[in-house]
Amino acid sequence: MRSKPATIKEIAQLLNISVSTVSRALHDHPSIGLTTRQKVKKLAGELNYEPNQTAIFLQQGRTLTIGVILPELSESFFSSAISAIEDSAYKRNYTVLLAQSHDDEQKEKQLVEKMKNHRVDGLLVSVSKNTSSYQHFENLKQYNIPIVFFDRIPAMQNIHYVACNMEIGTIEAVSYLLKKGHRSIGMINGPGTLFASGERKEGYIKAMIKNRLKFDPSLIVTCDLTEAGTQQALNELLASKRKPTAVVTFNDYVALFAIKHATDLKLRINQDLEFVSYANLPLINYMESIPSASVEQFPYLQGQKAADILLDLLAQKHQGVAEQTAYYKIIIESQLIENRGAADIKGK
Amino acid sequence: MRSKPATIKEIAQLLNISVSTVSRALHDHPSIGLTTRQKVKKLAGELNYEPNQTAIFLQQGRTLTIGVILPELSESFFSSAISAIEDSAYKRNYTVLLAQSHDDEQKEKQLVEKMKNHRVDGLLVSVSKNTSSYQHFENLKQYNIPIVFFDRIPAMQNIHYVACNMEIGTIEAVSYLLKKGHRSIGMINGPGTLFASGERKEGYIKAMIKNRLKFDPSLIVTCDLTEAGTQQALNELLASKRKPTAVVTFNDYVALFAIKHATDLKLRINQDLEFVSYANLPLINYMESIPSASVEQFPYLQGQKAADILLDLLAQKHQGVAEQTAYYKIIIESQLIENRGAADIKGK
DNA sequence: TAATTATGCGCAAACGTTTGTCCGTTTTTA
DNA sequence: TAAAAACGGACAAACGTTTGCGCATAATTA
Repeated sequence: MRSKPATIKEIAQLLNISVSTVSRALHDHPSIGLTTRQKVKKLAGELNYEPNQTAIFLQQGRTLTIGVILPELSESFFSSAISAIEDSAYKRNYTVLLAQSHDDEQKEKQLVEKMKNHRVDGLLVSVSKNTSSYQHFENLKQYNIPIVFFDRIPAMQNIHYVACNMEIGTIEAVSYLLKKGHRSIGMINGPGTLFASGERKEGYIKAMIKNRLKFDPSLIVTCDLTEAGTQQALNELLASKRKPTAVVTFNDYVALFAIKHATDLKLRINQDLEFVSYANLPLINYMESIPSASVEQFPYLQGQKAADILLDLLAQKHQGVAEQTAYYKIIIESQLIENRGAADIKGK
Repeated sequence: MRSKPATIKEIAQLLNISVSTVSRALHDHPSIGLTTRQKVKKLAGELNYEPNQTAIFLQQGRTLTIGVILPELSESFFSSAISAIEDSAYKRNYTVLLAQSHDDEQKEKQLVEKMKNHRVDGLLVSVSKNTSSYQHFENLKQYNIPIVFFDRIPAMQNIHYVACNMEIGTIEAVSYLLKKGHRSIGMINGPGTLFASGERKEGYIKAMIKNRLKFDPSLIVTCDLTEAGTQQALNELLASKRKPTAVVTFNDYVALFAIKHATDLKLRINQDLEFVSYANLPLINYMESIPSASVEQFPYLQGQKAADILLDLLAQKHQGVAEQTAYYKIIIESQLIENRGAADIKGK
């Protein structure tokens, strides 16, 4: 019952050979004779020897570890992403060092420090909502630690990122509703300060233009994403002159608040008032009274792409490829997905 | 634009002092004079010096890292747990190395190996469904790496674990339905092979005894947790002689399948047929047509407890406390939570 | 058979830290 | 004022690996 893991040194001592020989034997180096090699491997097996990654790092200058900093691990969107990241990392023999910022800029900074301490080879980041300065990310460049951002991208120059463009999905969403016969379509958007709100609004407008319809600004209302705010926003829409028969909501949370409120108002979901949303929540598939369609943002795919890019960068770096001057900027197009199972008027 | 992070050595060279002095200065060791200390800290700041954790590990024999191996990161239950774990670890200056087994025994074994390579100080594990041999965990004991299991506990002796007991919650669930006036309560349970199924059945029976009622075995049917299986199970219950007016389902997925099916059968949810389930899914709060109550399993709490236990063990170990012979076995009692917002007959 | 090439292995440095020990000055104490 | 204590700092070993280099001995070549 040893208390410490076996080392290469001990093996060397026990076999009366040098540590370098042991090391080489374990790596099948050609300059080591067959018999020695076998002896070493046998003993290593018996001692349950495992190479000490930490020591290897010191030698090689890399940890085979990538850091991941996300706002909220329990959010379904991010947990899908982290799952993808872990899968990608595993395939390429990397390990994931995980941390969450809770949308706190100060904590995010500390986490970046910690990742530097641990000498992660690279970093995957979805930026905190409240981060205003990006100096902590800039610093990493001097450390030669590549970062790939995803989903929440900071306003920085010369960065790698993977993001999802909501515009296309929004155009699809609005067009979908138009095709179903709706002539007045409302939108409960997020705060104007959010980049994401802009994309949705743009998409809405472009869809109208594309379908040669007039854009009525009063049909887009903003809300603060709370339940109360959502109720108010829906009330506003329903009170408007061109009372909408369909609503596009900023995200699934807003959608569910709105659906609840609409139900309270005795409106039949997707009949009197049809809903389309953006997918944040899983298992929408399991229930009725859900939006009839959702704009999918592919969190798993985003995480996967981001991880693959980072791992590619690391592989290049390790092979001594010259500092890249080009930056990956991957845009995943959002896509409208009809929610089969939703109550539906099957309009055509 | 340095390509490598600054080291203590460089600082020493630049200042024409020894590395030990630099190290001590940075740690505010009393034997270093004020002026030298200040010079060192100043230069360290300018060079953006960050201690190399990896090197420190080699010295100190610990990585300040805990490994976490879970079946599925994207499962809401586990992502809540991992969020709690990260929070606890962060508070005590630890970092989380994360991996998922996808319920694959082989992969789980490899992950344990990898964690050993990285020399994590301790391990948090929720065991894969398909794991049959626990040798890879046993081996860790020889490495003196403490493990704390949670939620899914292996059948091993002498382990630390945190689990949630479903029995109490089930008793509460059945009693709750009885109090609401139901006289025939069905249960759609999981496969008999699952430990979790046993607990639920026990709870059901104890609730009947407690309320001095006769237990009718035909009211408990098992299913394979698929949608088709659930439908069949529900049909079975509804066809039974004592057609139940309420059903306890194995988990939220089963509940949602059953609710969908019941709706198709024109049954009014929680009126003609009342549902109680076990909480796996979030945002149940956002929708109607959900079980009127859920047995909560507190994933965040489980993760938190497990992490705290592990970190306590590590702290003890670091302070040289003798090998503990006692094992933490924490049982969290499940608890029935009424789902406000669910359609309800408000029976009394 | 002598010169050359392989073969098989050991030596030692290096990666970045921490820490026990030792040593030369300065300051205090008697 | 001489001896003792306190101060400030340097030396070197250690943590576990990898790897360039050198050096015997054995095998090949001419």
